[in-house]
Amino acid sequence: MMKKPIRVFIVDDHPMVVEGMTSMLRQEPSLEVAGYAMNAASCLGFFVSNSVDVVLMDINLPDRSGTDLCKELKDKFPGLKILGISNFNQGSYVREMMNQGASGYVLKNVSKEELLNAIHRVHEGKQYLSLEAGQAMRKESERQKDLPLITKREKEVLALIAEGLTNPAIADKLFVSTSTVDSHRKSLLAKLQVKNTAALIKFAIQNKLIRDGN
Amino acid sequence: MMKKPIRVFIVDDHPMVVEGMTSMLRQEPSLEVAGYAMNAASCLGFFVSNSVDVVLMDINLPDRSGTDLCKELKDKFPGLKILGISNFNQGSYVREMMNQGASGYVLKNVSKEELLNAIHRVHEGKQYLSLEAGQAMRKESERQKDLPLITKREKEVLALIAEGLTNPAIADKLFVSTSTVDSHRKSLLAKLQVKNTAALIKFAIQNKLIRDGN
DNA sequence: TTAGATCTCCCCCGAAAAGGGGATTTTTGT
DNA sequence: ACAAAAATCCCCTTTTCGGGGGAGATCTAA
Repeated sequence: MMKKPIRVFIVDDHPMVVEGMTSMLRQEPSLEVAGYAMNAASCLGFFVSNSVDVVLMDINLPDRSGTDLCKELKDKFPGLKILGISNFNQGSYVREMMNQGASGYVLKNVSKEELLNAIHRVHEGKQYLSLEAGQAMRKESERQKDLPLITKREKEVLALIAEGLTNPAIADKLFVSTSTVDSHRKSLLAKLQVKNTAALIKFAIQNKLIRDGN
Repeated sequence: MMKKPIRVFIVDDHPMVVEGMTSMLRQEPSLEVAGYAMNAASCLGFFVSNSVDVVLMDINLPDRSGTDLCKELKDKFPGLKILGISNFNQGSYVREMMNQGASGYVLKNVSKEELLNAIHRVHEGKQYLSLEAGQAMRKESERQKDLPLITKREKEVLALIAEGLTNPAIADKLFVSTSTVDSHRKSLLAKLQVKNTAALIKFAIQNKLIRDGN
């Protein structure tokens, strides 16, 4: 007796990816592509009257974030398995996606074999992280351990320093005295082991301690 | 009488992209996919005994840069048309590719229609730049115009400031007086329109005026 | 509840940076 | 050869930073 194929749904705004995935999966008898959506809205629309086993979902949708959509789908259909797919191999994305209920994560440069493997794994209720994604996650959590030193307040002060504000100006914004700001500033220099503002800002941007606006 | 189809060759190391492109183009009778390669070496191998009309080429190949390969192919087969394809929508990539003989550039998020259009255009000897690619190129050339103000010496000083060195320390490294360094520093603040070191460094990193080591 | 961390504030002092001005010598491009 | 730009140097003053120390208030997690 023939096993029922795994029903797969694709959510990605790149035509190339949709085509590529569909084409890769079409050849495989163990699963079938039930459809695809190029944005969150039409994805939700599909699920009003359909259901599938596994969703392949890009993190970067045009209308809302993939992690949002991920959470919503998991809330509505707890049995649904979601496999995150993205170009970016950044630990933070991976982690966020997994926290929102995704069962796995692969990069867009997956081979057909890896993709099929990942889908099957996820469908079986297991977890699948592509090698690179796992590495990125581990690397990031290491980094977090290396510099958990900065406090909330210090981060605020840091951001304002980067804006070019002086201690008195910062004190004004935060409704504290100049002395306090100066204390935070000194802690920052000490904790991050730099000896002046220039090195501080460079370090902060490199380690993404401040949003750099790019 | 049937027109001869345009022969297309794909060079990209992402299975998904190869699949996606092939799948998109297969449906189109006016052209045919002659083959594909996932690295520069096998691409060159193909061209030993085959020839095509248009090559769709990724900028980021595993074994060598796409621009390199582009140049080599154009040298050997001047009639060949090359269409660059990349995730990155950065003016510098686009420009470099075009300088090496590419006839066009599209992003990986192209629609099927745009891709077909681009291939036909390029095959006709015309040039094709996707909207985003063109914009990126223009934006970059504007940026170049906006800040060619900084001189060599100023850039050196800027880099040393970012290292955390003080004026006296910089003066020492550059074998000039502290006054000179101070002058350069002041010019930097004036030219970049910032009022202190913090903002200076932030601006410099954001605008890639200094190598930020990431 | 109690220790530890955080946030707050203050002192002193010297060093560095920022803002203003001006001036000379090289380099550079035309 | 000449003007423009760059690089060098100096003066002045005020403000901001950075290094050192100490200390009470509040929050937080064991």
